[in-house]
Amino acid sequence: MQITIYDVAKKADVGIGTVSRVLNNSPQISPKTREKVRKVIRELNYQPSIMARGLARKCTNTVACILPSFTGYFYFELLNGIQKVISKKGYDLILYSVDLFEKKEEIFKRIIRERRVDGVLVISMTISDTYAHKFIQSKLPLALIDSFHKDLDSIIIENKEGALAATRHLIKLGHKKLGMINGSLNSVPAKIRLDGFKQALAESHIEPDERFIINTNGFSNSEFKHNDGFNKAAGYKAMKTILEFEDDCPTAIFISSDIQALGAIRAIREEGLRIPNDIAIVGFDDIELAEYLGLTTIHQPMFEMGTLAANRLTEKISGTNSKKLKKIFSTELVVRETCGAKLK
Amino acid sequence: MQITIYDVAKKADVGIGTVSRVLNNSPQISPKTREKVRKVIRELNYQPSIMARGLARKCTNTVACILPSFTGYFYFELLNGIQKVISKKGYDLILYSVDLFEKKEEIFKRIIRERRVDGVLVISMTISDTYAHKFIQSKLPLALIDSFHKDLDSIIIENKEGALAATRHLIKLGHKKLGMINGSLNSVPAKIRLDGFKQALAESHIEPDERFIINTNGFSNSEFKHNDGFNKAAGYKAMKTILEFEDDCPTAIFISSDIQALGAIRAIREEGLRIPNDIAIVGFDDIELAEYLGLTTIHQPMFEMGTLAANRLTEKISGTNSKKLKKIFSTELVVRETCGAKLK
DNA sequence: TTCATACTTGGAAGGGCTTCCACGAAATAG
DNA sequence: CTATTTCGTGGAAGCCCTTCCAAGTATGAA
Repeated sequence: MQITIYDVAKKADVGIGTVSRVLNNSPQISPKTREKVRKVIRELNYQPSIMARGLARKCTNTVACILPSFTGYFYFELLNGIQKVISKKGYDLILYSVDLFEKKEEIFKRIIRERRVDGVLVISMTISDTYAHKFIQSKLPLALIDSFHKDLDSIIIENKEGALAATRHLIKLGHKKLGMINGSLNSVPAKIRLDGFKQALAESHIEPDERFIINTNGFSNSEFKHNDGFNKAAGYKAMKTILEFEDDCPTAIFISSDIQALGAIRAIREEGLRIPNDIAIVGFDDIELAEYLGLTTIHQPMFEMGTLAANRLTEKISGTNSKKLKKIFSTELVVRETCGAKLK
Repeated sequence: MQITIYDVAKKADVGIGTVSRVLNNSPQISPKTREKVRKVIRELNYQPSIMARGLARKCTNTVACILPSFTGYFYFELLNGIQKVISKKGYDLILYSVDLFEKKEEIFKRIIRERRVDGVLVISMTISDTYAHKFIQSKLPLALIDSFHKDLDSIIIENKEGALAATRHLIKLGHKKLGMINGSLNSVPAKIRLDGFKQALAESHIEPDERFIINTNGFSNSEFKHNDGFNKAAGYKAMKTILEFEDDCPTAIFISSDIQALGAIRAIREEGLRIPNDIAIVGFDDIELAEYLGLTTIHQPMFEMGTLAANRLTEKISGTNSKKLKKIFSTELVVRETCGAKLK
């Protein structure tokens, strides 16, 4: 039924070992035999079974990519970079998207035990010491993107500096009453960006007003419990919450992701307020459409992060490069219209 | 090293067959034994190896998703729907993105022979009769999304009607000189949308002007050869090409995807022209940001298409449902600002 | 009590590959 | 021309499961 290595061996009149060696480009094969076997392989249209190979060789030519809730333009660009590298190097990519943060460890566990992948990319999620060491012990290469662990390859961005820059920028424009819309605090970047925001306020001796610091954990309905809150709907809802304070509203808001900013912008428009005149906004991510929205935001090189991570991971898998990586990508403030800087 | 079924069997003092049966919830196992084995499994923290299981059982609990160049917001929403269903049903998702259209068949071939997946989702790509039947022969369930083959499950959208509606809308607004920006004609939807466009012109006895019908095949540089042309850069370039005719330019352009429209809009702005006053635009897809751009476009229910396809595929895999599916999703014209209808 | 029937259970075979060991042939050295 | 090394090759064993068959045990009927 399935064409196997035995069929090839028989037809080429060689042993199965020889066929296997040809398949794997083993050097110790005479050119003549190699060509003979190759010819039969072509004739029979033979392709080795990944499963059997994986079982025998204990490797799979596959990497896993674990990311929070499979939405968000941010992950899209990242994935794009990853996929490019991965496929060029002959690996397949399995996607695991975790909706509930609690499910994360379940997936880690499964990945380690099932051994269906050779390496793992974890995006925007913390990993406990326990699991970090389980991965190390089991010799399963792992790289973190947009998250950090001291014993693992980590590719991070200067979330804190980004948030600082965004907030400082707003303060420099004269705003004294600032708010922040954030994702779920279960997300690492969300936490760090909050720190940056608060630090910038502290620098200028502005007391943070907790009423205007919204994170999606506070939203009780399940819609927001199941993801990291970095989405349009959460941004919309958060903004609505802030706008309820009416005249008491902040005049500037730092929003932890551009996609949330989209929702927030709509909420603001619905109230008949103008951006940046009534409320100034700075986002984070610099997704493709930020430019079209005139959204002032913090740029991060997502594609590059993806390619770097994927390259590093594959090197680790093949053993080409084993030293630990900690790469910090820096962010950059991109000034456009929504912050009001261009009005002056 | 790895804990196997043998370790469990030995420790639980039963045969390997029994352990296997417990794992697979075989009914013919006494409750006592079942519990005993379960306990050991938990103690040993045992997880079966996917590879070995796959080899023995010839199934993998994995589905493949093949899509053209892994860019484009369109695929993102689709993927989202697919992923939701797939993971709920306990399958993993492998992504194959084909950059060059010629590579498509290579991937088909690999998938069939490698047998690493139980089912396949093909997105926006034609499949030849040869391969369609290879899939059928090899009993590998396959569903097409945004593409059609008479012998396979197909989920399509009314591309022609959509293009017709878009073009008619522009004509109704008084435009007589129309252009179209399209993706690569290797892509099925691109071809059909072109038909729709031409048909709408014919209905109103407008002669199509081939100078203003741009598809990305015409672009010689490799950047556009390697994908379907449904991207921002291609839209930009196509628009620039049209704008070179200056006063002779069309007054309205139907753009085959919103993402291309983004690029086109920038090109138009760069020339100092206004939308819709100088050039009216209608897009296709209704991606998330279309709303924010005020882009008049053709809406298609991408998420639903994804979930339907995934559900159907998993049913096919499990044998629950074997009748052939042909589902046509209808499109809808969403009138916003870029067409100029609201000016009147 | 005895025989037939139904449950449980153990374990060999098999799935397709890699890899290691062994062996004969060819090449090199003495 | 023989002794030694190298090269090329065949095929068994092993990777970890599932599944089928055979056998053992319990149950019920006669």
